[in-house]
Amino acid sequence: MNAAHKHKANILKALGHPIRFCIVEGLLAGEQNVGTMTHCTSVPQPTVSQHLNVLKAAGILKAERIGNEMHYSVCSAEARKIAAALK
Amino acid sequence: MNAAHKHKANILKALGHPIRFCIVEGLLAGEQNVGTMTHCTSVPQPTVSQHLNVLKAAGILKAERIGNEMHYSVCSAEARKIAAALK
DNA sequence: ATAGTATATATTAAAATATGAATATACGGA
DNA sequence: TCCGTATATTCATATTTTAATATATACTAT
Repeated sequence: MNAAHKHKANILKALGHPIRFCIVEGLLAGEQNVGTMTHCTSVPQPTVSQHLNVLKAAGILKAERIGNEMHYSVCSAEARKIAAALK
Repeated sequence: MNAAHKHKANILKALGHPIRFCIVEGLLAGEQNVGTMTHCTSVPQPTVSQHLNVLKAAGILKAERIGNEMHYSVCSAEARKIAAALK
């Protein structure tokens, strides 16, 4: 059980929550702002924000502010591969 | 966020722990008995057993007793794909 | 029957995570 | 500057996970 294991497990753990996995799939399909995710996941906006933070902390997402909105995107190749593997 | 999401998230969650991920990688590489896993992960045997239970409950492993030993193997195609994606 | 090896279960304490409500901040436009 | 919209943060609490220890079970060989 080395550092590589821990890194991979961290990514899996971050993705291992229904709301977060849903968010990532949505982002890979093109959605980008928090309002849309809130609808799509049907949880309150603050909850979405918290899960976005978890994903960001795990290095899976990056955020960019564009005017009033935040645009999130998946920046982890590993996360992309995992999502693809589960298609 | 539908049932499919929840199912996939469950598998990811089960794999999202360093010890469990290590166990699954080891099994995919050929190891099969608990003693070996205990060495490889360097945690006490009861801890390994508990993690094996989590993986079994998630439908990732199946167990078969052969004489004195238990032989575990990965029975989830999804888990195999995820591990392959992280190679 | 007994001893030894392999694995599982139970219990519990500590740590991590999730949930929900309330509030705060950032930005664009009137 | 003030308002409305979009998003983030804070905080308290509930729940879940994790790890450790001790103990129990299953099987083999003697």
